[in-house]
This record gives sequence, C-alpha cells and structure tokens, in this order.
Amino acid sequence: MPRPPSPLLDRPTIARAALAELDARETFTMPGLAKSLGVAVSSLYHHVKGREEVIELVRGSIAESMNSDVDWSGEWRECVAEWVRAYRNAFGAHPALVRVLTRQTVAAPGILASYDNLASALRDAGFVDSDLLHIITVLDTLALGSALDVAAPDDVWSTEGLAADSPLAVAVAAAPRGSERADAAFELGLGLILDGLERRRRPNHEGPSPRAS
Amino acid sequence: MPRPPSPLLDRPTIARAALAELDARETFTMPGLAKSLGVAVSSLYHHVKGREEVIELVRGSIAESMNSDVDWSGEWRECVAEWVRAYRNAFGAHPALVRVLTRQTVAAPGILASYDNLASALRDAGFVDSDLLHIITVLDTLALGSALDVAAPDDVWSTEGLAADSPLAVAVAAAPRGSERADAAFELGLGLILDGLERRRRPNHEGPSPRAS
DNA sequence: ACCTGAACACCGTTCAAGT
DNA sequence: ACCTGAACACCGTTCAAGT
Repeated sequence: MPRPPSPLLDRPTIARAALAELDARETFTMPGLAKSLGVAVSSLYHHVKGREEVIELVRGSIAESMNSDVDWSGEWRECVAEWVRAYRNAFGAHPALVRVLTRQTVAAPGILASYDNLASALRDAGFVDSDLLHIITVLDTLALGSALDVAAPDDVWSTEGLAADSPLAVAVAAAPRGSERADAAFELGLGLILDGLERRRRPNHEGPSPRAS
Repeated sequence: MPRPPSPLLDRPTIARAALAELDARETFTMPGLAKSLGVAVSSLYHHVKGREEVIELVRGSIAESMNSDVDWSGEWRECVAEWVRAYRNAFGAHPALVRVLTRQTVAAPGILASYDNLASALRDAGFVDSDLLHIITVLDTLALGSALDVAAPDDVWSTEGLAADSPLAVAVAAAPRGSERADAAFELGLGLILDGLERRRRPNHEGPSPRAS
C-alpha cells in the first residue's frame, strides 16, 4: 500500500502512540511504535528525524495538558505551588517518560511558555532578577525529582540487611507507602521551599508592577 | 586463550571500566565494555548476570567514595548539609551514571548505610519518626535532581523564541552559566530546606539520646 | 571456574522503489 | 509527498566447546 490518498500518519498521532507505548512498556522502540500504528518502521522517518524527535514530540504534548491547569491570577505563593503541582502531576502520571526526558534539552515551546509564566509570577512577587533562575531551578528540581519518586518501587529502600531498630528501618516503618509516601514528601518539600522563599522575599513589595503584561 | 591460570576479570574491575565508559561516552554497552577490557563479550557473563548488575556494581563503588566524606560528629544542620553535598558531588561527577541509575531500585549496601547515618542524625536532631522518611526523600530528591542539573547543557532553556524582555529571558540573562549556575541553585535549595526544617524541628530537644550508638 | 566464537532475536536508521 | 521492504551496523544474552 504505497502513498495512500490521505496520509496515515502525522506528528500528533505518533506522539500519542509513543506515550501509550511508554506507559505500557516502560520504554518505546521504533519498530514497536510502527507496529502499534499498523505501519512500516521506515514510514515514521517521513514525519520525524529519528527517535529523539519522537521524544521531544511527547514532551510538547504533555506541556500543553499542563499549561491549562494553572490559574495565574492570585497570590504568588498559590500560583507557584499550583505550577509545581501541575508540573509534577503531568509528568508524574508518565514516569517512564520522565526517565527518558532527563537525557535531553528542553526545546518544546509550550514548556518554555510555562516557565516564562512562572518567572513572571516570581518577579511580580518581588524577587530580584538575579535570583529568578535559581529559584526556578530549585522548583524544577523538586518537580522532576518528585515525578521520578512517584515511579519509585513501593519499597524504595530495601531494609532487609538492616537491624529492625536501625534509624532507617524505623523511619521506613513509620512512613506510609506508595503514592501516599511520595505525595507527602512532595508537599513537605514544596512547603519548606515556599516558606523559605517567603522569608527571603523583598520585604516591602506590594504587588505586580503596573506595566506587567 | 581459554581458562587462563589467573582470572582476567573480577567485579570491581568491571565496575571501574563501566564507569570510565559511561564518563567517556554518556552510555555503555556490553560489547564496548568487553573491548575496553580486552575480553570477549560472553566472558562478562561469568561475573555478572547482565547489564543491570553492572549498573548496580557501579552504584556501589560510588557509594563507598561518598561515605568517607561525611563527618557525623557536629551540629545536625551541618551534618545533613555535608551528607547532601557529598551525595550530590559523588553523583554529579558522573552525570551519565545518574541518568542510568534512576531506572533502578536502590540495593547497594553501602548506599543503605549512608541513608541510615542520615536517619540517625535527623532523629538525634529531634525530628519525629513519622517525618524522617519524608525529610530523607526531600533531601534525596534535591541531591539527585541537582546532580542531573550538573549534567544539563549550558543553556538549559533555549530563549531563542522568546522576547528579550520576557521574564524568562531576563532571568536567564541575569544568572551565571554552567556549573556556577547549578551550584548556586543547589545551595539555594539546600539552604531553603534546612532553614524550613530548623523551624519545624521539635523545639525543646537538647541533643542525641544517651543510648544512641 | 573461566574464557571463547557462533548464534539468536532484537535495535535505529537509510535508501531505492513504488504511486 | 508518503508508504514499503530490504539492508546495514549495531545491541544484550545464551550456549556448546575448550582447558
């Protein structure tokens, strides 16, 4: 079936199939992708340059789903918290994707727009320009690290070789398991960071500058 | 050359070669590893069960180098800071390894001992058992996320498509580059988290319990 | 026990050939 | 432009054969 009248493939379709493959099998391959789309492997290369571009496609599609979740009108602390939660949830829902993504540079425009919104909210909150990127990096580290943590096995630390009363074994026994554990740690980290930021904020700042878009 | 009088291979040697390969080429393959050791690929399988076990071997070897760096006698805040820094530096020096490691569970005993020391220091500092694992998870997320950040390209966010006065572009322009940027963000995050922990610590705690080992 | 070479079932990518 | 099948240079793993 060469050159069908209307194309069988397009980039969004490939992105969707790759994400589904990733969710189902923890990884994806070009042959697997082609098979799930009912198409020859070589056909994929008419729409993407290679496997890496497929990954970037998936990153972009996730970004869109996350942008719509954030409401930027409101107190800065709440905006930032919402952004980090949206980020962590969007990627936390696809842990295999996160592991694949950490190998590549951020290029998807949707993601960049999202970071731009965050930078804007922080600036309006009274943080100085020279601190902005460091704050963003810390929040990014938290969100991505926590998204990976969602994917962690139920028992992150194997306490088999430890004495039952060793501090680590006690700590593991006292904490919840699975997603409850990951959620609690994430909220703790987020709270600690936001509290610390609040205390370091330029004190006498009253709100967004008048010419902010 | 079958069955040489003294073995050509052992596990520590394999671990060293794998780390070198990882540092040099961002990834490692079993054929590449065998070649660098001057040995047939199939020989490796007499010492390790497969590629995954090689990775776990490397994790363990890094753990050892990190444990010796921490001095646990001192004020808790300094101990914890030292631990997180040692962690981040040990893995930050081998970014490709970090990306490979996030796919696997923690099993290396050296790493477990290190977490146990951390749990002990936190308990002595007055944190309650039910918070310990969440605190450890937050510190872990910071260290590992920051280690990945060390590996990030010089320009993490491509500002090409953005207006020069967009908040993100301004933030990028105002921040240092490369390892200086990653270091500053790491220290900011660590400071924020430790400050927040200090304020949430059980207030009237005076030091390690007498029967602490 | 420890090394080898050959074999197996995979990968990602390219390319001439079709319409 | 868009799909195909065949080919290429790789992977990780297994296994019978050697000493």
